[in-house]
Amino acid sequence: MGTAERKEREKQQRRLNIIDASEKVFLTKGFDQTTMDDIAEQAELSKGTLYLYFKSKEELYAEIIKRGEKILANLFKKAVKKEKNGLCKVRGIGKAFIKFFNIHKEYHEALLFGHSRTHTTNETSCNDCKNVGESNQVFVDAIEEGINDGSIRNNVDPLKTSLLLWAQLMGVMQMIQVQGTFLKDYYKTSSEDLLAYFFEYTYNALKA
Amino acid sequence: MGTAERKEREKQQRRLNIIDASEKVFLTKGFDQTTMDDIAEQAELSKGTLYLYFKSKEELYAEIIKRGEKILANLFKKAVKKEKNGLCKVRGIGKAFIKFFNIHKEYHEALLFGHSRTHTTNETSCNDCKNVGESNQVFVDAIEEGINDGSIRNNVDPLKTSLLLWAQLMGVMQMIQVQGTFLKDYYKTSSEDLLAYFFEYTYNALKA
DNA sequence: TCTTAAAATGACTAATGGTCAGTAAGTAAA
DNA sequence: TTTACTTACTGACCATTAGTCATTTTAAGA
Repeated sequence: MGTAERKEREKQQRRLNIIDASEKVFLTKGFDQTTMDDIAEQAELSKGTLYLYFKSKEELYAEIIKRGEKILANLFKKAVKKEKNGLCKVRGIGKAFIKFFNIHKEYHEALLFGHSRTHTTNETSCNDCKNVGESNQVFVDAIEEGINDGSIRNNVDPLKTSLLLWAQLMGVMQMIQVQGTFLKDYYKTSSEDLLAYFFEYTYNALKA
Repeated sequence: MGTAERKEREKQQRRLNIIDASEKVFLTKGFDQTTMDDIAEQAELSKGTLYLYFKSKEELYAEIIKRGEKILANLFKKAVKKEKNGLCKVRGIGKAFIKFFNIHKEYHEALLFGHSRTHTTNETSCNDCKNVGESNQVFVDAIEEGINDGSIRNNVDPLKTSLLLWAQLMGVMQMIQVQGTFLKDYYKTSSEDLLAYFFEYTYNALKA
């Protein structure tokens, strides 16, 4: 009979409900300021129940990061469709990245500092990074296309370049996030200036 | 009489002792795993006393970050002296950065994630960043020298480039730190490969 | 020796991540 | 319907730890 299957479905649904609830709280209050009691209240469950579905606060947070990465991967896929050649696609991915953080400001912390909070180790990290892997593939494809269509210089390594650009973009976003107003006050450089300069710099570094 | 002065000196000395003690603990156990009781024990003082000298755990940690930045700034100054032209000096700074993290592994967390932990705000951040400002000046000088001696292309903005390279290097180090073995397993790219590629990429992007 | 101010203490509080013995709800067989 | 059993859930409780504050210790100066 289908009882077991229904039970399984309900279990998965509850799991999703908990993730939804935690997302709401994490993205408004941030990781540190969110308590498991907050999440339990939001999910209309007791705290104990949360621990039947997730091993720890970190594991729950990792789900939120995964969601963000998923959204990002989809934005990337959409972004590359609009562009005419490989180099423009790479720039399009960068723009999509910025746009993502402008629209989903709440994800800033989750994606920039998330992995340092959840300190994923070994086995788990592999799963957690599937979505990053997905985004990365879009990146790699764009670079390869650029090399083939002649818009990107032919002596770049697509994989390493994609990893490098990803890391660099994260670094720049993080500097902006952490030092935001300080940049402006001390170096007279706005976040927008720095980002624009990053795009120009990268465009020059990659173009054929 | 000199009693007041001596007291003041002793107070400063105690302050330093506390920072020394916290450094020892923070750099071995990391921020999260370090308790104020650990630090108190290491400093041979009671926990209450720590709070006479520092407002919070974060404030104490900020001192450790400052030290790291100071060390780094000095390494940078030493590194540029050895190099013949501006472009080489920039590369020398990068190498010094890597060397720093290889020798002082413990500082990894402090400098890469420090500011996200201490979330310094407004007034305080200005002071905290003095040392970063110092390192950054070495960077800016090297770039300007490179433009003048013809080793770096003359259409880069020295200040923005220094900020950009700093952010990018942080991003790359962070990726290596967080994804370390994952990079190797999933992308077949070692940390050393990625760093070497970063240096090559940057060298090409800056050279005249 | 006595007075007094500064320095240091450590028991205490509050917050919070995580646990577990107990309860309720649901299911199936008698 | 009753009984036996399983699963899901609960919330009081525990352990840890950042931060506080009334009390005690120290030592300088009279």
